[in-house]
Amino acid sequence: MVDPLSAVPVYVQVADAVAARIANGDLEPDRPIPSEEHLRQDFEVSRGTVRHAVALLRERGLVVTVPGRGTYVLDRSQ
Amino acid sequence: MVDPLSAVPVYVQVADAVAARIANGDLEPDRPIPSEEHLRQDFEVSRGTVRHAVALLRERGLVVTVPGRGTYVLDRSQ
DNA sequence: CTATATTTGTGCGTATGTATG
DNA sequence: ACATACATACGCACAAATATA
Repeated sequence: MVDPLSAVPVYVQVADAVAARIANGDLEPDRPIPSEEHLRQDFEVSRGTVRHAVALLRERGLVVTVPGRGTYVLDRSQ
Repeated sequence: MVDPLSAVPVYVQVADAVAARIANGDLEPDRPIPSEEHLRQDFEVSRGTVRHAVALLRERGLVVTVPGRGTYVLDRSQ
């Protein structure tokens, strides 16, 4: 869930939520995270906000994005 | 480059810089100027400031903006 | 080879909130 | 009160890359 009234920007909330799913193993290494459209519906935010969140995850080194395919959880075990 | 400390507003400085590129032929008639995002990165300003600058160029009759496509240098030779 | 579906990339339009001078 | 400037967040449309039928 996301709180639009929070001082924490929505895109940060979304990024943190996805990061948590990576941390707890719900989203596994080398597997794609949900598509932008899927995340958009899940969190009920705009696609722009989702893309902002995913960009944050890339900056944090948690995922890599492949155009036309999707965004994948980075395997940091190797 | 842009000087945030100048008495000349940043959005005017950006508009003048783009106008100069049109005047010297760097940006050609019927061709798009760099996107808002590109200009934003070039000048290291916010998108709002870029849009303010482009609005100024429209008022000056130097460019036309096509929603969803881009902003084009007006051909004043015809 | 073509066509379609999916997904990300790009581009502009708009609105609101915050901060500063 | 006003202008400037930034950040956030919504929307729409189309392009490009990829995968598959």
